[in-house]
Amino acid sequence: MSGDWRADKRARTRARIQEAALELFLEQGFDATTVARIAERAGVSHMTFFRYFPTKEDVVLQDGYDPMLEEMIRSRPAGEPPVTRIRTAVRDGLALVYDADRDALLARTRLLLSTPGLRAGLWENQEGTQRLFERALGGPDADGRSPLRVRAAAAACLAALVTALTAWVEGDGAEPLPDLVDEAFDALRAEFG
Amino acid sequence: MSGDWRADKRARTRARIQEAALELFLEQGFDATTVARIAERAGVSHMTFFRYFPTKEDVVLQDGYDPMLEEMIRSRPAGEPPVTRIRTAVRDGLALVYDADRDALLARTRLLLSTPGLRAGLWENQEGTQRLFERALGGPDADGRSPLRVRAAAAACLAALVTALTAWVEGDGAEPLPDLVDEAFDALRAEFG
DNA sequence: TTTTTTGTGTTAGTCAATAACATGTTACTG
DNA sequence: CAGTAACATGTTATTGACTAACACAAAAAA
Repeated sequence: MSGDWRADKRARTRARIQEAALELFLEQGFDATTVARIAERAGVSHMTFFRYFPTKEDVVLQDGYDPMLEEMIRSRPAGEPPVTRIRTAVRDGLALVYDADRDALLARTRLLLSTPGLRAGLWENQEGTQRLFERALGGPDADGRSPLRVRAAAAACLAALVTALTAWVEGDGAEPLPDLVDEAFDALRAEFG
Repeated sequence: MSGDWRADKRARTRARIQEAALELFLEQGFDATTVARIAERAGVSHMTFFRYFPTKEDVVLQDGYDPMLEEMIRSRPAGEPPVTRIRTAVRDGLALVYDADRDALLARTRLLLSTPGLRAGLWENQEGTQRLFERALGGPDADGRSPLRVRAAAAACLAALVTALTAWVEGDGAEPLPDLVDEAFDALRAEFG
C-alpha cells in the first residue's frame, strides 16, 4: 500500500507547519508573521504552505473538534430535548479538551479572539459547527420544527458557545470553561423563556 | 465656518465611491472587482479610496443602521422585557428599510451573504450591533443580570437577526422580512423556554 | 499676502495568494 | 530492472490589497 506512507508524511508536514505557525503567532503576533517566515521555520517553501492551508488564517482556524462534538451529541439519551443534548455535548466535549490541554486551548483561543482577521474567519469556519447543531435539532425527532426555527436555535447555541469562550479568555481562564458554557445556556433559557 | 462645505464634499465623494463599488460588485462580483477599478469609476485615485474606506470590504459592510436601531429600542415602553424591546425594534426598524428600499436591501444582503470574504466581515462589523443590544439588556433595568448573561442574550438576538436575513435571501425575498424576524425570535422562545 | 490646513495624487513598496513550469521521489507495470 | 505514471515539492513570476513618503493644489486663517 502506498497511501499509508504518504498520508503519514503529509500529516507530519502539516503538523510541523501548524506548530511553526502557532509558535510564531504567539511570539510576534499574527499580522507581524509572514507566511514565508512560517514556511522557513517549518522547512518548506511558501508554496507548500498554501498547499496544506488555503489561507494564512486556516492554520489557526482548523480545529478538528466537530467529529467529537457530533459523537457526543449522538451519545446523549434520545428523549432529551435537542437543545439540552447540544448544551451537554458542548460542555462535556469542551471539558475534555479543557482538562487535557487547558493552557494551549487558552492561548489559541485568545489569539483567535484578539486578532481581527482571525475573529472574522472564526464565524466562517464555524458554519460547519452550526450545520452540525442543525442536524441535531432537525434530525429524527424534529416535531414540526420549521427549517428557520432549527437554524435560529442552532445559531443561538453557537452564540452561547462563543460567548462562553470569549468570557473565559477575558477572565484569563480564571473561571472553569465548562461552568461558563452552562451559564451561557442558562442565560438564554432565562432571557427567552 | 469651513467644516460645512468640506463635510458636504467629503460625504458626496464617499457616497460616489460607495455607489460605484456597489454597482461593480453587483455587475461582476466582489472578487472580480479591483479597488483600482472602483476608484476609476468614482473618479478618484486608489489611495483616496483607502482614505474613505479602510478595506475593500468596508464599502459594503458599513450600513448606518445602528443609530436608528438604538433610537427604536429607546422608544419602546420601559416596562417591556428587554428581549422583547430588541425584538420589536429590530422588526420595525428593518420594516422601515424594507418598505422604502426592498430591492436594494435584498441585493445588498444577498451580496453580503454569498461572498465568503464579506460574510466573514459581517460578524466583525456587527460587533457594534451586539454592544448596542448589550446596552439595551444591561442598562437601567438589568435586574441582577450577570455580564455573561447579558452578552449571551445579545449574541442570541444577533443570531436571530442574521438567521432571518439569511432565510429571506435564500427564499429570494418571497416572505416578508419582518415576519421572518418574528419567526426567528419565536423559535428561540420555543426552543429555550 | 503669507502661512497653514486639508484633500488628493504619484510612486514605490510589502505581502498574501495564484498560476505555470521544472524537478525529484515513490509506486506500479511489463 | 527499466520505464512510466502519480505525487509532493520547489522556483519564478504575477496579480491585487494595502501602506508609507513625498509632492502639489486649493481653501482658510493669520
